[in-house]
Amino acid sequence: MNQSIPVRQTSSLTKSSCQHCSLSNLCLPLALDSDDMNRLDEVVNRDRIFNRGERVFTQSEPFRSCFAVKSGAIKTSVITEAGDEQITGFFMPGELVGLDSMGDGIHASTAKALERTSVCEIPVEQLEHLVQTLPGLQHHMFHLMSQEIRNSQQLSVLLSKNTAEERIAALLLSLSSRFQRRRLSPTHFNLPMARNDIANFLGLAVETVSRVFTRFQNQGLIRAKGRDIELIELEALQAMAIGNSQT
Amino acid sequence: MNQSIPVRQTSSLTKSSCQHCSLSNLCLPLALDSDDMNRLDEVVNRDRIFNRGERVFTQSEPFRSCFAVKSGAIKTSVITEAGDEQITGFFMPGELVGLDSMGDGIHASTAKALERTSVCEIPVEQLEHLVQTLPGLQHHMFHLMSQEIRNSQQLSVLLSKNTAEERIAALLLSLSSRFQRRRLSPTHFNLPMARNDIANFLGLAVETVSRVFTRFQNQGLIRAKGRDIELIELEALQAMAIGNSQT
DNA sequence: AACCCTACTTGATGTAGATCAAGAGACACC
DNA sequence: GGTGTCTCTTGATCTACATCAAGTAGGGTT
Repeated sequence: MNQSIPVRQTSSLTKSSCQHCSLSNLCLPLALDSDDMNRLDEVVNRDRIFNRGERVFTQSEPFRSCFAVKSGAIKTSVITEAGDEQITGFFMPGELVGLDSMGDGIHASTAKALERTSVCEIPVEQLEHLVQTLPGLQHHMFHLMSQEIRNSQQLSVLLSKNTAEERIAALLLSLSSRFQRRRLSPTHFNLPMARNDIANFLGLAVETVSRVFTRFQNQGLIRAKGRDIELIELEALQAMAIGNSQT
Repeated sequence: MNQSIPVRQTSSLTKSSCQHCSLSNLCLPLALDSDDMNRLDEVVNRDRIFNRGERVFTQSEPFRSCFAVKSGAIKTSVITEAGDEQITGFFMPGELVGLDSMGDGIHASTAKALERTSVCEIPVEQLEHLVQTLPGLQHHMFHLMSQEIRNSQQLSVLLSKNTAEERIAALLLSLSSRFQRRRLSPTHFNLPMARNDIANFLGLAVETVSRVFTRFQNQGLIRAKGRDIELIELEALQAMAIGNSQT
């Protein structure tokens, strides 16, 4: 029943490392030169695999590690006092999950794999030590955390100011640019999450999300077949995401 | 009338310092012993005063400093691509403003004084140096920044899941507990912000905010005369803020 | 193939809160 | 004291989206 985590053999020959990771230009190593990267390498638990739906960590349990997504995708959510779930973010390869609990002993959210996902686990205690001696890494951590604040602010703006169409256009474009960062097609990709997740994240009902998708399709803005999405009219979507049509 | 804030004379004898600041148990010094506090003292520009409406910093200008509120209150906001303002937070004495731009060269938001406000300016370059040598301070910075993420997540939850009444109850209670932290009355205080600001922050129309205030008043939950607020039925407000009445 | 189960879509109706419109205080400035 | 400018309140109407209610694919299991 419990998530099985295959423990990777670390043979001295094929040992994977930040140095050779294709995501090193997006991830933590971004801030480091090759010597420092080795020191990071030493503290990272590589290749932890989670299947679809499995939890990477759970809200209100002790916070011991951050996780960098290597492949797949993760959603984070919080359980409200009223007992329902609110998705707070989607995390794609190269992105760091768990920053909302840094400096705190307890996880503020739950992270679940949206599909088969591999992550690098970074124990916080060791990360904090490392940061202490690597100014570049410290700066980068601040950068990532402030970005997380800004992302969340952006979500608030979206929720309080934008229509259903604008929210969905914005999400599609956000995903698009994140695929592009990884040198994948920005116009043709697979949604890692269900309509339900999109609805929850954007503060909408599933039915509304579904309707907007078909409306976009009828308008020729996108082509959508289940989770397979093609963005046809990027500019139109961008205009829509900006919103506030009267301006 | 605006509350008058006596401007502290800084004679060489009575020089104000983190050591003697009444907010030291809420603010950055929280993490420091007395030696380290002196080092923080050296980099802080104390007693910068802003009048109501004045900007402490402005979105998209270079980011050089964080600010700790000493007295008064500050709102931060972002300008959306559509051109309208979204308030992202209110900051009370003892709270740190500007964390959403740490590790970034540019301010992500604008901060304005809501009333006559005094702040301590903390230049980031020196703060980052200091953090490098004080592990406790580093941990505390992580803590503050992650808290900022969580605050923003909380706002998202409020915006996507809660009714107008629930949002306003939650805001009143948040202010209440922040007054309490400072050993002020948690049940009788002055709102530092206008109805308009509340509406904007909570994603509502001013009219709705006004209506909810009078409804709360009629139900005997609060007494409100302009910005003067008295919370009468704390428990009822808490129940309301939790929301989701059917559960 | 027949089954189930979940994800998704489509349609009909209801409602919280926006918007429009118009006062009513509160405060500053001459 | 009057007059303009805000801020706040109250009422009437309108609308985007939720909710309720039925389907209709997919995708796995037997």
